[in-house]
Amino acid sequence: MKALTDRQKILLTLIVREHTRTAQPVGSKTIVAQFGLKLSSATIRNELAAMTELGYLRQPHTSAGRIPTEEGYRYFVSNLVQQTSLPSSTRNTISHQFYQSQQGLDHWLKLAASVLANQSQSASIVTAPHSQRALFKHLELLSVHSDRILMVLVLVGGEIRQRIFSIGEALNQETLSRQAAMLNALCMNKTAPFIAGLDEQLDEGGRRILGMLVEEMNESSHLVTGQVYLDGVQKLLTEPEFAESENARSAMRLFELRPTLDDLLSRTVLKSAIGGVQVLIGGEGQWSELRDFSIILTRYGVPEQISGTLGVIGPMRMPYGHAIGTVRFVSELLSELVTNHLIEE
Amino acid sequence: MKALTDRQKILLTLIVREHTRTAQPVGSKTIVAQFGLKLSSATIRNELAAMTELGYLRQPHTSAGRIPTEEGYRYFVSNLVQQTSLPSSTRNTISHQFYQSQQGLDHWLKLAASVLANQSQSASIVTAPHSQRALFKHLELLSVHSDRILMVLVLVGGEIRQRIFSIGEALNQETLSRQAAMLNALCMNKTAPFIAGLDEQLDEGGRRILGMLVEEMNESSHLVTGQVYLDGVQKLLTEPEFAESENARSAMRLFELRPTLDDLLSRTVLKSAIGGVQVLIGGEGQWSELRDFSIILTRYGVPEQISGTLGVIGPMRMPYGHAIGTVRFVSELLSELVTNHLIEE
DNA sequence: TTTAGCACTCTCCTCAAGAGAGTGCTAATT
DNA sequence: AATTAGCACTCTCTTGAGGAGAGTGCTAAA
Repeated sequence: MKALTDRQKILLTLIVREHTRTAQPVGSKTIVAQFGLKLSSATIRNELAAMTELGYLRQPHTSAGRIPTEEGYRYFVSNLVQQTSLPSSTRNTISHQFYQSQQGLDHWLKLAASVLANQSQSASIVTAPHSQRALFKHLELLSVHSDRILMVLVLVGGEIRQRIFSIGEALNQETLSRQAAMLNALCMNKTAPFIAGLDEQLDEGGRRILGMLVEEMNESSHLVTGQVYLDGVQKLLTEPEFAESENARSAMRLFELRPTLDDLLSRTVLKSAIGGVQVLIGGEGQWSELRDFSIILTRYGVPEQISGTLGVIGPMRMPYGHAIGTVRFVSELLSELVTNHLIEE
Repeated sequence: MKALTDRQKILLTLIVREHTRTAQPVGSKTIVAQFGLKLSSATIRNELAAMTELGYLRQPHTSAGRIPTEEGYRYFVSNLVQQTSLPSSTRNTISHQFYQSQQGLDHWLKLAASVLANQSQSASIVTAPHSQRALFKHLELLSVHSDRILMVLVLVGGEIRQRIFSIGEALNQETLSRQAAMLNALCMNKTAPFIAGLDEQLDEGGRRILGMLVEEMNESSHLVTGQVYLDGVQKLLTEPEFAESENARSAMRLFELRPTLDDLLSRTVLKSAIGGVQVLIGGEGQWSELRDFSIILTRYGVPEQISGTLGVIGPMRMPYGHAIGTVRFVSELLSELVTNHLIEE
């Protein structure tokens, strides 16, 4: 990342600010006029040419103003952005909404997605938190239909998983209940590997059930199995850069956002720690569907125990300072709620 | 609904067919040329003028051909459409996909939505089946955090509902298990009203829990509580009528489809019986968001016991015969699966 | 190092002209 | 009485030319 002079830094900041506001390329005259610099437009032009050379700016066509490149945004976010936090009145209002709602996790996550989307005026994503190491809490086995068994598994932390399976032979409810009672006694607060080790103590039928149980527990410790709440995707359509291009294409891309995000979440986010905010600009070369978007992500939850992901998705020219502040605030709020209400003591 | 002469019926059929194919207004010459009628275009023009007068056709502008009105489509669907069924090879392929997949209900429903979307080349909707009268099967109560209780309720048929609540006082796990055991013994195969009547036999804490239980059971007997699978919505964007109009608006409307459909399902579908196919054209005056769409819906499941809804959503000029056949076929398939695999004997 | 000046490039808007498609009406034909 | 040929008319859509506007790069002067 090539160094910029102080004056160039100021110019980059101004261009980002202006372009974020207007969605238009920014010309040398505009810069002088808007910000009252003590320089002529010709000087600015020279600087702009240099910064274009460095790869931080580009021109949509030869006689247009400049817009930041991905590289330009990246420099801006790393070195120049000023994080703004929400006004405390807004923060209070939002907190209230969460604490008033007694409707449980599902509702909180929806609310979080909605708050993020509204505050940032763009799309938002929130994934349900899940245990990082799945700990067994309770198992229920129910006979559903001849040889089909419904397994309901509750993990420490309150996560519930269900599965219907068959072990080939019909078992009556009594047998199943006995099996469940035994497993409940053996597995309390245990992890999947430990439970897998109980194998030897069981008979044939018990092993089959144990296999399913272990499979289910492992699955839940992988990623994005739970609900994913997406909100405000249609807000992206109001952005001029997407309204411009050919109709179908741009909107189609929004519908393809979902699978791309799932992929992105499962690959990127696990690495980061709770609290750290990641900014992904223009798909970072990896996700071509996100070429025109920027994504701000963070994890929330309780370190080492339970965590989920949340963030906002907007056009590259999003107001980064504000978006980062919002994401951080909502994630702290959710972390607090999750800590207070879902964790075992 | 005004009567049409036989010749007018033929003309309406031809216009619908041609307009479905080309998405363009159909003119008098086109009709003669395409279908080799033994009439001149002038005669056709006279007929078209008459049918326009009757309200079955309209002109986008004075010198354009005709397209069917909502009324026209309605007449066509009620009197003229020929239901086509899928070729048996296709039917077999699809059946196979379902029967091969041992992955359970969730997967079937996704598959159904995907099949509907692909076959009809438009959007599809499938709702999870739910019990029409909720029957208690099993209850589990778990202490999650000081005074918070996790309730897991299993209904006859395998439906699972969960809820976290507090009854104000802290209860230990032992107490909860005793309560659950008692309720399990009392409530097996019973309905919500019966269970509500047990009230008097319980102490204070038991009543609170019973209240929650009854609430949850009633909730599940209302509509659209479960998952709703939407597929192929982006396919609608490729339709010329939506690609044409201003960019943002038309795509935005697709994002607003979801809540509208929820509303529509909860209001319309309950009335109909399993097997009957409903065709809603142009929102039927009630749902302005659906003004340009037609929806073909049916219920599937087991009469009186468990049922869900499925259908396709396409532009008004969708191939009705084919769409109705597809919807009917998939619904029969799902009904069969649900019957075989989820119902208690 | 900065600035004024200028030729040049590219986009976007507007407007007019013309092609094309289809209509409705009238008068003639079957 | 029903059908048809003929024709003037209307409306949309495409194309291309012209001009305004915005912004640039370069040169030469301050």
